[in-house]
Amino acid sequence: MGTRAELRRHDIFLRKLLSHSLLSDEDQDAIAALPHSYRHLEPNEYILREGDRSDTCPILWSGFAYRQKATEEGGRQIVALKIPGDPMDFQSMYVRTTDHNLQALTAVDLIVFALSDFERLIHTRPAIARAVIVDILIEASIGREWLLNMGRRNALARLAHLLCELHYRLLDTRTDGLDVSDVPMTQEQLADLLGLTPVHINRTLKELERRGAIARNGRRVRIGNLAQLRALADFTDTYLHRHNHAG
Amino acid sequence: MGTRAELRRHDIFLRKLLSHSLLSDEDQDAIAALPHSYRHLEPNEYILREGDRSDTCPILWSGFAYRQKATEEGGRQIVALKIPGDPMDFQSMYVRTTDHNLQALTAVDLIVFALSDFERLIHTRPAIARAVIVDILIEASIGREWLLNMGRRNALARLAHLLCELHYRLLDTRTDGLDVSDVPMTQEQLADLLGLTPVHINRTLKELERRGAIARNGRRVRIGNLAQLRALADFTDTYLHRHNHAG
DNA sequence: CGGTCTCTTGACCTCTGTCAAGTAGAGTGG
DNA sequence: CCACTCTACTTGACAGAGGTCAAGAGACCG
Repeated sequence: MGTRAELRRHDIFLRKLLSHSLLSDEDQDAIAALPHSYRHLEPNEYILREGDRSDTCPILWSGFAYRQKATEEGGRQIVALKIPGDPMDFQSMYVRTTDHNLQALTAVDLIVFALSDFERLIHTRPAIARAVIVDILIEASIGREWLLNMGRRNALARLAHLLCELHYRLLDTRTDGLDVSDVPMTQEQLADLLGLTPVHINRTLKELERRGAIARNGRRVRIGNLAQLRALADFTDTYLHRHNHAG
Repeated sequence: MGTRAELRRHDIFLRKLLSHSLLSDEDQDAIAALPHSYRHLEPNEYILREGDRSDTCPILWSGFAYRQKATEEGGRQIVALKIPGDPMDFQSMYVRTTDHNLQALTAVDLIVFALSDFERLIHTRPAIARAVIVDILIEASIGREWLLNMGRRNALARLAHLLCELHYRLLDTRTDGLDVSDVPMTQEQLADLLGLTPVHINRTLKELERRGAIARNGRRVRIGNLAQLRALADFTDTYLHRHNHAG
């Protein structure tokens, strides 16, 4: 049942969906009323592996996670980054086998729905079905921007772009907006995100700091000057389709 | 009406959908019966521009097209490649503004549905709605593989990978299967596809030819040795989700 | 307080980009 | 059928961004 306590749990997921789709109170209650469980994972644990068949629909409730693929030779590439509130696997409702690995970046907590329950929800509530598709499409749009980033921007712009994206995506689900962007990634993970090497990430972070675009305190990285970072990255947020309402 | 002649027109689109989804005869007839028009475009003409709002649903009937984004500084990146049979823009049904450019690579012919007609079709025929989502998800999967390609493979493997992908995707809609893959792209377009420069594409093609993986005749490029090309590219076709039926 | 995992830094290397000039085809017009 | 032109392709010399290797310095953890 959609009790107040339940709603609180799903808050961040709802906020994510509402950032790009319109859902009635009934829709929101229906989501909150869906049976679910919780799951905690430590950093680097797998949520889903390439080739697997899943029967759950996990939502990221706290922490960061990512989609990842690797070449034969061991080159690893992070192909999507998920933040709190993000649904992690709608794909398994429609496609037989998983084509990538889904892995925890930090320690994470998941809300886990049964795939069959979520499918039933979609069939009875068209607005939710639509929100699911919009969410899928926005992830695809982010993927396209990443392709542009990897293909046509140098290390400095690439890193700056990622930090900008993170900043704006976090804004959309956090009500305590401000700036927040404490980057929780190791330099190796940043390298896997951007198709670079850890050593070069290190050099590039140093350069961003030298220019005053970011501030660092030990291992913590924070945005120092968003405007400058945006300029360095040639960043525009249209590809995030924020506030898409009534598409 | 779904006359035999109409069905013939839509054949390649249906074949594309059937390569990953199951559609009843009624579903197929419903698609063939949908009002539509045709449109011819010359190479490089725009089908849709970033920021536009579209009210049509174009299907690629002949020729090649692509999605493209550019940085401020003029760096251009092709972020998706569309071949005959591919739907080109389901996104406009769900999302307000277009986040990339859609452009003809060769001379192309399009089948054009009204967006509102296609939306109505989806609401009355769940199997078609499902096929649309599967199609969107497969494009996203291809995007992820491209990210891996750009981030973690060198020029030789990247180019080989693209050629392999093209080969298998063309197989799925052409009944006269064989090998076919006559690459219709200029070296500049290959460069924009792979995040490289035309000069380096030239060098890399030469190297692929030297190794016997491809054959060239003037400007025409053909696959010479698929097995070798696959080996060079570390290619597996799972990400294409061919024959996904009954997901 | 030893062990392990990151981060940092420097020296060196290489893949890919840049620049520039030349060649080859595909049309076009005479 | 032959210039003429355009565009694409080639090729070489050189430059530079980013990769590789290796060693040392901090952090964090039991």
